[in-house]
Amino acid sequence: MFTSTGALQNFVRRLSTLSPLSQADVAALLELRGEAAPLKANVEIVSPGQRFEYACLVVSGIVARFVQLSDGSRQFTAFHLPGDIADIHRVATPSAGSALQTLCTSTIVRVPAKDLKAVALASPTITQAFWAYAAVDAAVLAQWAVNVGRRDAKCRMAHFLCEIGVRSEYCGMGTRDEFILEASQTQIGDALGLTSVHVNRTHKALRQSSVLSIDGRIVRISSWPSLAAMGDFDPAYLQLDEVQDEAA
Amino acid sequence: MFTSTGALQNFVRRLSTLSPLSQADVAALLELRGEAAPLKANVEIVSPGQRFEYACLVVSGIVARFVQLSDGSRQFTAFHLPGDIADIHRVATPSAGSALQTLCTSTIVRVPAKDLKAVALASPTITQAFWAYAAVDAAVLAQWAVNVGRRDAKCRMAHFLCEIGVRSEYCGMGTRDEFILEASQTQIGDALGLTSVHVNRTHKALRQSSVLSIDGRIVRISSWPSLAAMGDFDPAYLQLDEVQDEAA
DNA sequence: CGGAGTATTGAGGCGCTTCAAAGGCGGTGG
DNA sequence: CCACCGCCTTTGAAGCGCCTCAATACTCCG
Repeated sequence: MFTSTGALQNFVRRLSTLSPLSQADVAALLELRGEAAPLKANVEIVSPGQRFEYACLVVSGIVARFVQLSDGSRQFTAFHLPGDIADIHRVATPSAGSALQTLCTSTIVRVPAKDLKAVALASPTITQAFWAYAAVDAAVLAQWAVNVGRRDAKCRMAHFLCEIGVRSEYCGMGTRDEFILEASQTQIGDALGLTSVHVNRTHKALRQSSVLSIDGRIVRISSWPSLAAMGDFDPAYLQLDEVQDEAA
Repeated sequence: MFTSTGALQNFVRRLSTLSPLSQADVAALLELRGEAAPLKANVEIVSPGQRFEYACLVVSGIVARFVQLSDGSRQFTAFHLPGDIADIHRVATPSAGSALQTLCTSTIVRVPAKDLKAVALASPTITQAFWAYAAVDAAVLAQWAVNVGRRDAKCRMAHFLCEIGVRSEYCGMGTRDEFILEASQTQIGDALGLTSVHVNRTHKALRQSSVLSIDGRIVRISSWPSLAAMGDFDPAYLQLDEVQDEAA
């Protein structure tokens, strides 16, 4: 979908909507380079405890953050779409409590940690923008916790699909009611705290209440209002609302 | 337990273990002042959507972050103990997606947002320390999500009690195996994604497997290793380990 | 002394899990 | 090119963990 520079531009545009950046800031950020890497599905990019040498800019596909439990089960704590940097928080605290993996065939750019630190160090406004970006990430995580803690499977799935829809639309990969979700039912289950079997049944139930149809990896939401109501979804926490036009 | 200056000192000490601070930084941070407020239990301190005018420094008691769902149920996403600033992330993004309330009789200090912003703006190292602090908060939240998503009630409770124990010990309010948890079973349930009834039964089960005893609000853990194993608890994510001496 | 919030316990039901099996689809190698 | 293999989806059956409803007792506080 994106070239690696396209993903970087998207990332910088996102930053600038969260926190004011000077032209020099933007220029410095767009200077960032890294090694592009095409990866297969289910490849571990960062392992827990690993040193912070590269940050992961998603160019295509999905990169997920997760925690693995000692019994082998895993819980995804974030899905990162193209234009996201999955582990920018490590600029502040290099410790990697959670790991990173691809969900599907993806390409990422490994941005050297020292370049990211240098660019943050050189400009307080960039540091603040990075922090704001990480803070939104944490807000999304909080919703994730609420979802898993307090909603039943149908509402959970509804909320999840709404979030992915809105975010897919934001990064230009479809619309909120028609997008591609490149994840298996097992992976979705690990995001929602459900088994793959129950994800399947939940999908079926949603199809039968005809709020959406799922054809392979393509999600078509026929009634966005119904789905949003079902999932108690309010996109405010994503902080995607275009601040007024740049022309303003 | 703390005076308000004591809580602030604790906060600053915590910051300095996460990110290097100059003596001037520390001095500037210790200059921060605010209005102390003693509050009853279950008082809402920050409502969702509220403007960011004051940050909340916990002096005594527990302040919890939560999200309220439209059906009235709530999910706590963080417990803040004395010495914590509960909403420092709002320095980066003022939007309040989640709300804040006391769990028990507590006293907080309302630190003016503009002072916090000013002190961050004046020193890049302070900004970085704030960010690091917020990042650890997010790491704790990730564990919270894992807990709720992938563990059964017993393991969930075990992990939760281990976390609170270690954090209570860190802020000087007991030891990790003997501390006070000033929260009702309903509140604990809202943290763990359980009903109060099931919290009660889980407590009973844990008492009967004699890994701990609960007497009112006092938790006594008789076998820390058992409880930690049961909850798959590794305190690394809290990042409380004293970093090596600054002399290094 | 009365009232509100909390802890405790029982009975019954539902949602999700576990176990199991079959079919579809894509990728790979002979 | 096709046969095969692994992963994914789908569906059924049975069981259990947690919830809901409900009742009682306790504690704290005014």
